[in-house]
Amino acid sequence: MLSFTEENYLKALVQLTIFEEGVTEVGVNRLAEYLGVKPATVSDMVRKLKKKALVNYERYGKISLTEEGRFLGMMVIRRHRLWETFLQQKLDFSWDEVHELAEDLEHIHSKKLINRLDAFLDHPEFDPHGDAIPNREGEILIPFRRTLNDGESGKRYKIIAVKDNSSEFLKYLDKLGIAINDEATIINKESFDELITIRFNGKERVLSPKVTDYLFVICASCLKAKKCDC
Amino acid sequence: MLSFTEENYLKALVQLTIFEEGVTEVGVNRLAEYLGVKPATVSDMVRKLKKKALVNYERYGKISLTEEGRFLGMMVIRRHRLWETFLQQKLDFSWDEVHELAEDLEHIHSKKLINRLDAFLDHPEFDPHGDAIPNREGEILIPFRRTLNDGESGKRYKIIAVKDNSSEFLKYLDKLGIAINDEATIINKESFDELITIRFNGKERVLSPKVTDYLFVICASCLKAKKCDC
DNA sequence: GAATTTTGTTAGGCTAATCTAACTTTATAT
DNA sequence: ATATAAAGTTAGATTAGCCTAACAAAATTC
Repeated sequence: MLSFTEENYLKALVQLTIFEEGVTEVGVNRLAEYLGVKPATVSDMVRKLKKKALVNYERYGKISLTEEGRFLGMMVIRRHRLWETFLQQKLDFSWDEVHELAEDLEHIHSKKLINRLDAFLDHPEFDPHGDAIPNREGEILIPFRRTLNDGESGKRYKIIAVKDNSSEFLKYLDKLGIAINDEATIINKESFDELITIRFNGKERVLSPKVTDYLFVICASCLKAKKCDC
Repeated sequence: MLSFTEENYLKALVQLTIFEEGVTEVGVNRLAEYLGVKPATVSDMVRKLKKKALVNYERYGKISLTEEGRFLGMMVIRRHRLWETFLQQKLDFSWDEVHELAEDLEHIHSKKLINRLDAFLDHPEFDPHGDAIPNREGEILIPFRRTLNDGESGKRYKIIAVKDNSSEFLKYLDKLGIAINDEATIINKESFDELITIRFNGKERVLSPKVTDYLFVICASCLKAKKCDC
């Protein structure tokens, strides 16, 4: 059984290597910075995780997850995101309160508990931040999100998350009438000034990169197909 | 903020001093045995808890809880019992699976979380074992349970818990048609052979002390009044 | 009331996860 | 291609919670 701390290292490695596109390994310093500990501490812990066959690592080299390490890290994230969903949907916590509580709840290791919770919530696909919830095999079948900025003209996207949690940003979205789970079609992308025009709920809005770069989306057709072609 | 371990010491002290009738203090050896650690360990930890003003203690003396210690211990028990109730009522866990999971869940320290959970469960008074759930002030207003054996003839009692979790015992109760939350009236107590006759749900049953001594009850009238006169 | 048993304490060690400080290896840049 | 900077390692210390072994105090018993 893994300790609380070991699980946090695996979770961090998933975030830094798997959820970060194009990156499959990470250095000691980066991991230390991410976890808020000193490189010396990471150096020790990585040796320990290697002995448990959870990471690939050689002295002075880069760190990456093994199959087993990836699976266990994904399970921590699955638990985290399911608890966040529970807190929001059933206990009426707001969007920005759930993360901290889930940091503790994610370390409760009962497969049965988490699968029951999943069923109780009706097998949700996204947590309150719009992040996809890994399934019980530790996989995310849904295409990874991108920013609205990276979308293609003419395509329809579902807004599933925001990159910036500040109430300032959230209030501005409110003012624009944009909410998580809305679907919007990009009707124009102007490369010179980077303004993007979208249509959603019958409204049309011109958005600056200050907004589009902070909205995570998934293309609606891929979401339906559970497979990404774009 | 208290550690996981410190909380377990306070919880154990509540069980051993407050929930054990007539006892207000406990020795180092007893506490060590209860917690499954060595007396030397308890000796150290008690000194630490004293410095935090959570227990009363003098070298070679007995241990008791201060007001603050009692309150915090009660909060751990409140969280434990609310999570047990959640697991049984919402996630369909059985009666005997919930304890172990709640051992972990009880250490999540959010007042807001636990009060929301309480509301979500509609402010339950008993956990799945029939134990009363302390309120947010750390008090149990409901009279303490007794065994059916100690009941009085003619009085009506609610069966709220069993002392013996073995599936053998539970199956026998099933066979008798007795379930937790049933109410039963004692219609005869025979002191010679210790057999007790009860009436419940229109049925009558003669029970041996092997059963009555392992059924916890609360007198129905006191339960309504939330105050015990008997 | 002295001997024995029970109860509790102290000293010294262990492990996990952290740190600092000094050092080594690898990468970068002129 | 060597000097410097960046990245990573190692040694030694700390803290919490536990242990064992030896000892001390209190309670019990004859």
